[in-house]
Amino acid sequence: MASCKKLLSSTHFRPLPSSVLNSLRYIQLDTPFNPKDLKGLTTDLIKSYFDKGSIEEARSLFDEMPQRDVIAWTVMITGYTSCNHHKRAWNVFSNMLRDGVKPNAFTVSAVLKACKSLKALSCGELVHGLAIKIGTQGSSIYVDNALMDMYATCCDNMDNARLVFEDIVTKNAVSWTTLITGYTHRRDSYGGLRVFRQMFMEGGELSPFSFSIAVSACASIGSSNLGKQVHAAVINHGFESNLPVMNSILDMYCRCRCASEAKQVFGEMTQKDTITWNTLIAGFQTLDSKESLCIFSQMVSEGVSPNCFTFTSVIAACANLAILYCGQQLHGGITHRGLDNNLELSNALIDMYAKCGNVDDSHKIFSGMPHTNLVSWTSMMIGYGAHGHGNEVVELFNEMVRSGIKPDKIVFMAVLSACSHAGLVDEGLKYFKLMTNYYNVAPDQEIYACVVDLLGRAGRVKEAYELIENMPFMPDESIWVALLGACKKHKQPSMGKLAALKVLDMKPNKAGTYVLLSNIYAAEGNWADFASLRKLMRSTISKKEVGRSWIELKNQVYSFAVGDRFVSSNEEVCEVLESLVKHMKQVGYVLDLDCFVHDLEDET
DNA sequence: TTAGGGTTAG
Repeated sequence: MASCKKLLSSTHFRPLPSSVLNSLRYIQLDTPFNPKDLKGLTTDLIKSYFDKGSIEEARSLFDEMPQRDVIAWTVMITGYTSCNHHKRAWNVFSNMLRDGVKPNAFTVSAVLKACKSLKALSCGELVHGLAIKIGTQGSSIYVDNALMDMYATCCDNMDNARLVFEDIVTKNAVSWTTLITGYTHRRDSYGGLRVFRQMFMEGGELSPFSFSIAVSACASIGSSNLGKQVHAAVINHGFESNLPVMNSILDMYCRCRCASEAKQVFGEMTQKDTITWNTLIAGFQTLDSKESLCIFSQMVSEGVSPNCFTFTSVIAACANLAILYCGQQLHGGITHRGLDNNLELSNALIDMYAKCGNVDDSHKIFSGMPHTNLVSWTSMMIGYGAHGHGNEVVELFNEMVRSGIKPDKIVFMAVLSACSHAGLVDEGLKYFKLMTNYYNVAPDQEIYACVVDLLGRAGRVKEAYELIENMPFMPDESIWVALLGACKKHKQPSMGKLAALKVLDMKPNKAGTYVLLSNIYAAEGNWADFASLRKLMRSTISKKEVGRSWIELKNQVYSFAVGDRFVSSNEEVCEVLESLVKHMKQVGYVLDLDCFVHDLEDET
């Protein structure tokens, strides 16, 4: 007769989870023990081991069970899926069937979760058949919802998930949420929102989960109008006090570029957590980087501890603003908190140092990373490319492929752009061919624009034009802009005229194109077209935004534009500039008058 | 013994 004492003396139970020890304290250890109770207790222990992540202990305990009932098998399946060992969960299920144990609704829903995670549609279909045979489908809402989730994840479309959903007699909140999520996860936000509306019309059970997903769907579409309607429904149904729902509303306003609404929601939120702050900081990083740094500072001063998400956003803000000193200070904070090893954060640091001009520091981060992913390599390549190190980019690409990472479109854009700027035309063309022929990455407008730029920048304007003519789709404005740039650089007025007219046809508001085209007319003495174009330009477009450059000096950012006159506070800068110009003239710099761009005001 | 949601990088 087994007793709890004997059970406790077994080597498998050291160390026992504290939760188990607590529960054992209430058991009479010296009383004879019923094997049935022992089975239940062992199953509880297996579950506790899985909760703790002690998979092997759970497994050996299960292996030694003399009799395993359906609950024990199901706990193993659930345990493995909860620890992301889905293949093992499936194997347990197969062994269970082989042992002749009949699954119940708990087993079926647990194994369907494993099928979903493995994206194993055929396994899921097999389980579906079994569920029908043993009569669990239609009698357990857990099974129905799990089936729907499996089909939504594993199928190419939502038809099967929808069929299961329609057959559920009493749909609960999870049924609705699972269906809405099925659509939104496959980027069909409108589909998800249609189900959300149907849920209202049919009087379905509302839950904060469905509101969060609906709000997130509005954000993906970028529709603040729809988002505001869902926001109103959130208030009407009393979900305004739910923190995750309000966090998703905050995110929606940021992603829909409604900065003032985001600020207002944030200000009115009575409860805030780290995610609330992170959402606002990440949102403002793209809307207004400087403001996102101010919000970060407010977060810290209010005693909220920043995490990897927070730092990734503020480091990206520093990259956008090219403020090295601030980025370095934040990097110190990251090291101090021991967040150095976070992959996404390291990727953001690579990008920040490169954009702030310190590509060597980017490489230090990159080479010190214990694990890298596609983004790490791409960030490093873009950094090197922007600094004119084309050969390093090509080397990195080859090294990345050797390490087993599959390149995507953005990597090829990085390689092509780097080759273009470094004059490695044939090398770039080789990668363009490899991209389609070997890596099965389909070239799109952006890739073609890179290749046109690659050829055009090197003076192979005719080849660039031939490439455009043979493109498998209609070239968009970016392609013609790339050709126009090449024509300007290599003085090809007739082709430049053609490219400029194409650009104006597609984007009539681009001031720079008018200026370039009118300069071409002026260069060939075609004053009639020059005058009419300038007239058209004045009536159709707004003033061209002036390009600016800036440097960071002693924790202060100095910004410059053509024609700036410096006031006395910038005397030092002025002196440096004058000496630079002097030096440039000494080494033979001559102003390129052909490229001189007439400002609108210059003509008046 | 079961299920569904919100924040990060190129």
